[in-house]
Amino acid sequence: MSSMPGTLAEQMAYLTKGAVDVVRGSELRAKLEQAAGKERPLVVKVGFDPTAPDLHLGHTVLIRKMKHFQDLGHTVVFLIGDFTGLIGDPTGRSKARPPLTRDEIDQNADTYRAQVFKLLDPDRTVVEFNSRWLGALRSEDWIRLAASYNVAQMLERRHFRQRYDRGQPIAIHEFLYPLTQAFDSVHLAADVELGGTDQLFNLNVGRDVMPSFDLPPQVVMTVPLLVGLDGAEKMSKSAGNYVGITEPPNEMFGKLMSISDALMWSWYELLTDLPMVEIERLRARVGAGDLHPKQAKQDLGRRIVADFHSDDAAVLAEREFERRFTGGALPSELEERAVVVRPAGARLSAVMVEVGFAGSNSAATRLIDQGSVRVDGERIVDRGARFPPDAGPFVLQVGKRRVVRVIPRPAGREPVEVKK
RNA sequence: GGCGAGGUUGCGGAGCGGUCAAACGCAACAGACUGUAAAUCUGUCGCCCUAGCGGCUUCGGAGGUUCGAAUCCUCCCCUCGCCA
Repeated sequence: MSSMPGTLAEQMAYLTKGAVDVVRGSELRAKLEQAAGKERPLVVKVGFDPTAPDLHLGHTVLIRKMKHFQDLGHTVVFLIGDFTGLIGDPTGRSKARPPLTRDEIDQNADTYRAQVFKLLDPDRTVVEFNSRWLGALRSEDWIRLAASYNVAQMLERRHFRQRYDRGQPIAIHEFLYPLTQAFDSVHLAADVELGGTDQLFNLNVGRDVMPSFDLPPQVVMTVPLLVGLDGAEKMSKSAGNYVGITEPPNEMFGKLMSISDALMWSWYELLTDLPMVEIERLRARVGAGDLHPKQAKQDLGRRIVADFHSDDAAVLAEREFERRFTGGALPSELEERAVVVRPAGARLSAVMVEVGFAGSNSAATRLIDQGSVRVDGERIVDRGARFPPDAGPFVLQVGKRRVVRVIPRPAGREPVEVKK
C-alpha cells in the first residue's frame, strides 16, 4: 500500500466517490495538497454511538469511506461518543435510555474494533472516547463553547426550525448536543469529519465553531444511506433487509446474489473500492450485452465476501453457490438436526415446525399443500405424511433455501435434546 | 386544563348487530418462469385436528345488553389533532 498514490485529481475522485455532500471540495483539495507537501497526514474524524454495535453493510459505507482516507495515508479517529452515553439520552422526545456503564461502553468498543478492523487499518486508526475531554470541561469552558454559536444558526436545522415554528419546546441541552460534537472536532483538530447524510447539520456546526478556537474549519463529507436487500427501504436490522458483516460467507454471498440488477450498481459504488470509471465501464459492458449481469453480480459478491472474510472464502462461497443453485445440488455441508420421534411416529408437518421451517402446524401444512416440501429429494404433497418411529435420517427441504438433515431419535431413551 | 378524532390480523386500511378469521393494498412465504435477479402470473398468509359447509381463540383492556357483538352500552388504558 503506497502512502500517497495517484495525482491530486485521482485522490479527490477516490475520496469523494459516493459522497453526498462535500463542504467544501476546494478546501479538501487544499488540505490534501498541504498534507502531501508537509508529509503530515490529515486527521479524519468519525463519531459513533456507544450503543451495542452489530454492524451490517449499511454501516460499512461510512467505514469504507474512512478506509479510503487511510488508503491515501491519512489518520482516522474512530470516536466513540460515550459522553452522552454515560449521561443518558439527551434528545428530548424518546424515552430516557438508561445510561450505559463504563464496562458496557468498553465492551461495545471492543465489539466495534473486532468488526471495524475488517476494513480499517488498525495502525492508522485511533480509537477515542469523547468523555475523556468533554467530562473535563469546566463551566467556563461550556460557556465559551456556547458563545461560539447562536440561536439563528441553530434554527437552520430543519428539525429545530419546525419545532420552533410550531411552538413545540426545544430544551437548551438539545442545542448543547451539536456543540459537544463540534468541540470534539476542536479537541482533535480534525481536518475532515465524515458522517451519514442525516449528520450534515451537526458536522457543519463543528466546521463553524472551529475558527472561534483558532482552528481552520474542518471539511465535512457525508455518505448516503445504503438501500437494503429489498431494493426499497434503507438497510436496517428492523426491516430485515440487511447483510450482517459477521454472517458466514455462503450466506453473505447468497444474499448478495439476490439483489436486483438495478441495485447492484449502487452497491458497487458504495461497497467496493473500485473507481467510478471502472464501475461505469462494467455497467456499459452489461448494457451492451458484453457481460452477463449475473457475472457482474457474482464479481460484486466475491469482492464483498472477501472484504469480510478472505479471498479464499469468497471463491469457495461463489463455487458453492454455483453448485447449489445453478447446479441444483444440496449444500456441501448439511446442517443436522436431531428430532425426537414418539413410538407412534412423527408427522411431517410437526417435524417442519420443530426444525424451524414453519411457524405452526397450519403453516407447515400449507407449505406441503403448495408443493414446496421435499424429503430426500421427493416432493411430498400428502399433508398427513408421517415417519415411523424407526425412520432413518433424511434430508428435508422447504422451498429453495431451507435444507436440513433430520436425524430421528426414538423418544424416551435419551434426555430431551438440548437447544443451543 | 377545555374541545375533537381514534385504537381492527406484520404495516396501511375497510367493516359499524348475524352471511366476519374479518374486504382491499403493501410486505412476507410458496409454485411457475429465470440468472435463487427484477418484472410477471398463480396460490397462501390466526391456531388445532380425525382437514370438515369442523372446532377453538382474535378486532386496546375489563364488564354488560343481545338468541347472536369487531360492530350497541358502561368504566378504564393509550395515541393523535385543535384551543389555553
